[in-house]
Amino acid sequence: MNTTRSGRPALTRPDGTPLRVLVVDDDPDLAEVLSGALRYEGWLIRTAGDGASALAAARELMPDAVVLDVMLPDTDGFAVLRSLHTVKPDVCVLFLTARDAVEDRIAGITAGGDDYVTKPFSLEEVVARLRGLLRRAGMARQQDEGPRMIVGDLVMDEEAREVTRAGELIELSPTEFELLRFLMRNPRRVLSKTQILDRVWSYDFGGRAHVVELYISYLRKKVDAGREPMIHTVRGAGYVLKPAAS
Amino acid sequence: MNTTRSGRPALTRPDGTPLRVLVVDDDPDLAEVLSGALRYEGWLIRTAGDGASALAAARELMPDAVVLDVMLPDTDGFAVLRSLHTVKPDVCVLFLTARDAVEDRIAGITAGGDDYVTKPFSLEEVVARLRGLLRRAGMARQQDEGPRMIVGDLVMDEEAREVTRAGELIELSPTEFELLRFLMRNPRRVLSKTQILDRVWSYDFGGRAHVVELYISYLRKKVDAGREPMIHTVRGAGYVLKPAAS
DNA sequence: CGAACCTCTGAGACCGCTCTGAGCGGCCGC
DNA sequence: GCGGCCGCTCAGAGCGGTCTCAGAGGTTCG
Repeated sequence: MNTTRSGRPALTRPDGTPLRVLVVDDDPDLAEVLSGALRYEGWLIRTAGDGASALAAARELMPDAVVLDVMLPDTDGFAVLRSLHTVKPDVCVLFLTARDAVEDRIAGITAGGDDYVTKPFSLEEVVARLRGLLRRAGMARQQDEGPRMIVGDLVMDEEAREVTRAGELIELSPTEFELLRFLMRNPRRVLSKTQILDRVWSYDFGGRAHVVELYISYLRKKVDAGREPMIHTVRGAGYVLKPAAS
Repeated sequence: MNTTRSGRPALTRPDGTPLRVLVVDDDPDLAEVLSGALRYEGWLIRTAGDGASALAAARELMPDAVVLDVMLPDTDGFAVLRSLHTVKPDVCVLFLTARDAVEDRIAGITAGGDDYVTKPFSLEEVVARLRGLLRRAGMARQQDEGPRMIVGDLVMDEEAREVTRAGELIELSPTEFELLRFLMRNPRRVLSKTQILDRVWSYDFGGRAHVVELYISYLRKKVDAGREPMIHTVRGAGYVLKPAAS
C-alpha cells in the first residue's frame, strides 16, 4: 500500500495510486515548503511559478488538486480556474490569498466547492483543507469513514469541528484544535516542539517553542482532565499522543 | 450512490445517473461560478456562451435542464427555448433575466412549468429553483421526501416557504429564509462566513462578511429564541447548525 | 402617497484567544 | 546532595473576532 513518510496510510486515489497535486506559487521558497509538506502525505507533487506554466504542468500531470496562489505574475486566479476546469473539469482548487485581498476577486470561489486559505497559513491547515476537498470530491479512497479521526476514546470530527472524549464534548479554541489534529494524525509518534511549531503555527511565526508547551498544557486540561492521560511528555524529545489503554 | 461534494446524497435521474444541466450565459465568469455551484450538487454540467453553441451542446448532451440567460449575443432566450424544445421536448428551463426585463413574456413561461430568477441572484436561489423544477418534472428520483427539510425539531417546507420549530410557525424575511435553508442543507457542518456569503448573497454583492453575523443574529432571535440553541458560533471558523439534542 | 418592512452600514462594547514573562517544581548530571 | 536545565503553569496585556444597537436608504404594498 501507498504510505506517507510518517508510516500512516496515505490518502490515495480510488485505484490506490498516489494523489496528484500541482502547487502554483511565484515564491520558490514557499512552493518548496508546501510541496515538501504535501509530499510528506505520500502525494505526487509538481510545482509551477506562473499561470502559463501551471496550465502546461496541469495538462501533463492531470492533477487531482491544485494549490494556487491568487497573485500570479501573469494572470489572475479566476482566469486560471477557468482554464484548469477546461483541462480537467473535476479538479479541486485550493487558493492561497493575502488576508486583505479576500474581498477582492475571490468572491464566488468557495461556491463551487473549492476552498481557500489566507496567508500566512500553517501547513496543517493547508493539508487539512486539501484532504477535505479531495475527500468531498470523491477523489480519495475512503479508507477511514470520512472526516472522522479516532485515537482511543478520543474522536475528532473535522467537518463539524467537534471533539469528544468518551462521548463527552470538548470545546477547543482554533489553535488548540489544530494542535490536537496534528497529534491525532500522528498517534504513538514522538513529535518535537520544533516539528509542531513548523506544522501547526504559521510559517512566519517568530515566537518560541514555549508556546507549544503552553498549548499542550491547555490541551491536557481539556482532553486529559481527570482521565487517564493520553498526552505524554518525552523529556528532551517532544510529545506523544497514545490511547489511554496502552 | 452518487453524492454531492458536501457528502449529502445528490438529486439524480431515476436511473441513478447524474442529472445533466446545460448553462448558457455570455459572461464567462458567471458561467464558471454557476457551473461550479451546480457541479457541487453532483450534476453533470456543460456551458455555452451563445444560442448557437447552446443548441449544439444540447443536441450532444441531451440535458435534463437548461439554465438560460435571456440576453444572448446572437438570439434571445425565447427563440432558444423553442429550439430546445424541438431537440428535447421535456427539458426544464430556468431563465436568468434582468430585474426590469419584460414581465409579461416571463409570466407565460412559468405557466409552461419553467421558472426564472432575476439578476443579480444568489447561487442557493438558482440551485433551489432548479431542484424544484427537476423534481416537479419527475426527472429526479425522490430520495428525500420532496420539498421538506428536517433538522432536529426544525422543519422547512421549501415550496410553502414555511418554517416551524417544535410545531411553532416562524416568520422569516427572504434573506433569513435563504440563509436558514443553506444552514439546513448543511447540518453539522461548519460553514465559513465567506462560504455563506458566496452561496446566499448575490454574486455581485460587494459587502463584508459582517452582514452574515447580522443575519445570524436575526435568525437566532427567531429560531433559537428561548429554546435550546441550534445555531452555534465556531470562533475563527464560522457557524454550525445542529439538532439541539446533541 | 404613506406606512411597513427589509437590507445594509457604522460604531461601540464585550469577550475569548494568543502570546509574553515570571516563578516554581521536578529531572538529570555532576 | 546540589546546581542547572527543562518543562509546567499562572497571570496579564493586547488584539481581534463577534455581537448588538441604531439608523439610513430602498422597496413593496396598501
